[in-house]
Amino acid sequence: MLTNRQLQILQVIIDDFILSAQPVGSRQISKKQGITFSPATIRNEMADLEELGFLEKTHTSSGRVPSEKGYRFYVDHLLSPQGINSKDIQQIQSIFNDRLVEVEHIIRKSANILSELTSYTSILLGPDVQTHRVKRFSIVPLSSDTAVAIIVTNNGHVENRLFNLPPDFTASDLEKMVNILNDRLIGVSLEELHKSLEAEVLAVLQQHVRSADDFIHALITATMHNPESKIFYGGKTNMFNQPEFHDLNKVRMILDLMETTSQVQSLFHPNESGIHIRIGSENKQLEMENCSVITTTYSIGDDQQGAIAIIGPTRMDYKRVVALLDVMRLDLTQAFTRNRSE
Amino acid sequence: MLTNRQLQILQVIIDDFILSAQPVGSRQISKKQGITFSPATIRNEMADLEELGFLEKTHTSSGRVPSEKGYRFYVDHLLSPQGINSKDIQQIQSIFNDRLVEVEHIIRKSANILSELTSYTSILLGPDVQTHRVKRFSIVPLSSDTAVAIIVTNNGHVENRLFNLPPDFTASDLEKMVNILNDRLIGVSLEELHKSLEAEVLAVLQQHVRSADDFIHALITATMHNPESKIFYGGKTNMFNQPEFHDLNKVRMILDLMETTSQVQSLFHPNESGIHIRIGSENKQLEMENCSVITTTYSIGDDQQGAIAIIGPTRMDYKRVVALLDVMRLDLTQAFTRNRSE
DNA sequence: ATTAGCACTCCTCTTGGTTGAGTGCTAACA
DNA sequence: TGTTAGCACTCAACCAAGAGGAGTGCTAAT
Repeated sequence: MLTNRQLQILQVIIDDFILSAQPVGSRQISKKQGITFSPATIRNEMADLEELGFLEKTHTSSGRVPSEKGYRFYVDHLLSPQGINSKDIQQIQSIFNDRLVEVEHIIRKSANILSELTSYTSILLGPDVQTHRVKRFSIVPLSSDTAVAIIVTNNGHVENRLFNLPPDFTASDLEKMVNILNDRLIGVSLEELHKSLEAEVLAVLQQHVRSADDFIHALITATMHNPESKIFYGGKTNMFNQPEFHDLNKVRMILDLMETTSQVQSLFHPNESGIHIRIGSENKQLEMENCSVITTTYSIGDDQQGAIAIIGPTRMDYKRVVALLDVMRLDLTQAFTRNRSE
Repeated sequence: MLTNRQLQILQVIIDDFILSAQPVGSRQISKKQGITFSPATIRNEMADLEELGFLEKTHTSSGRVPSEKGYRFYVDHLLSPQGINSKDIQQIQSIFNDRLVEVEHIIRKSANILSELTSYTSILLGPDVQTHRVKRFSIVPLSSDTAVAIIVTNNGHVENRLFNLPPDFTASDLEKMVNILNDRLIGVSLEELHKSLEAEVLAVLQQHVRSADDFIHALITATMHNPESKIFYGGKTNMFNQPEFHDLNKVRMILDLMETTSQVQSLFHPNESGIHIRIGSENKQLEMENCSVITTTYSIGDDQQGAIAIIGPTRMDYKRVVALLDVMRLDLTQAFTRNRSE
């Protein structure tokens, strides 16, 4: 168990290092207010903290730097919840000033403001479209052999897919078809749509419409790929500011990772509320061993979720980012549920 | 006027520098095949070429490096059209292998392959949606006070906007409305849509539907922002490979520029066919003073255009990129017109 | 238990010297 | 007169050595 003095020193070191990015020495610590003991004492304590794995040295005679374990301890036990600046709150509120209705605009703006306020990179996951339910299904023929299928969901999201019409497919066939599809598919969630088409609708259609087979199969392949949540970025190049990313290769790897949808998806913890922090190698991706990721979720309505991630160096300002994310999450959730009930 | 020997030397220097990124010295040149004269002669010629502004030195006793003027001369007069590798052609063809119908997929894939083949960054502009014409206009109410307007264009593109319904707006009102809108708007291009709504449709509607005023104004604000062409990127981090971009700040500025839609748009030369090359400071953007941009356009159908840009260092492999773009442009144009006529 | 003192470590910055590729100029040559 | 060999000179790049400074660990005094 750590003594109070050790806790205090650990806290000061991490706080200082987060600001300066420089190894922290005993003399420096002793000058901090609240510190009443001498550099020598601090050196002894630091040696202990190092032995316990909370601190590291960059070389024999350097000051100390927090280890991953140190950061972990810091965020778990030393992170006093902190209010944020009224200026910051104001800026966050500004997202909702112009009474935008479109979810996408709000999220895009949020991504930018978050990256601006944190000076790290933000990634926002749009609402999970998969759980939306079909509100209306329609088909617009473009030419004799192609048509576009349009699905409007209960949340106003619109999906559309191009597909081929079977030859000799008449307008009245199409009308019948669309009626049946609407009858059967309204209320079905997008993730079940594919299944539902295959299982239920196919049989019914075959009874009523000629060449329904071809048609429905074209439709099935068109709806095969479920829509993924949109991803919004803010401050992609912010990490260039961090001294730990002055290495081109690191930056490159992280930027590349951020372009890969699947990798980005795996940064998030779906279905877990609250704020999550992953430090350095706690991330699954090797490229992220020098990064920390702080994630949380926000809600749209009762069941839909979106997610927020902030990516920065392990030497991240956890306190501030956690506070900002907390405000952001609540504000977004509130804004989206307000819109919806109006 | 340059002598033949000067032309030859200039060509060798630029060709060599494009490959090596190292200043080229007289001894090095003298060893190239086709060169029959001594280093001393070459030195004299180089001094002349420098005086004429085609070459530069990085320091007093360094080899020569092409100046912007040198590159300009090179692309204007020294660029012998060159066929490309059959392997490359094969790879380009592979874009069209799986008979994708969706324009977006093809373009996305093209962006990736172009960046792979060139090892520079590619930007593809999707077809100009503005010129699409309305094929069907529909409105799906989501709740008592919101609805989503959906516009399908003759090319299968789908635009949708959320907007507010006036209070006490009935289903039959809506139906009337949609009928009138379809009557009046079909065939109107998206860029004229806004104008058309204000000028023509408003008056007609007011005669037939209650509270058409509120409705149409909501619709007008919703359609205010014209859809921009989508932008697709390939190999965003490829420039990290180029030795001239080992400077974080340069890379950052260019990456930031590429995130700014308006800046990206201004890279292109709309309505000009052929291949355009802008070298270094010929670009309007200050951030691009070390870059060259090669652009061209492709067609979808008769009137629609998309555009391609390759961004690399001024020391770009112009010959290869021009050849690749030429093939790409033709293949894309061909693929899109084939699809369309089927 | 705390702290002052001191020897020691190692990074960082500077200095000076060496190497090598390349140039410009001059004089000799075909 | 155009071409080339020779030579002195320049400058980036690399390396080694030394000074300075921040910081540590240990020991002994408080």
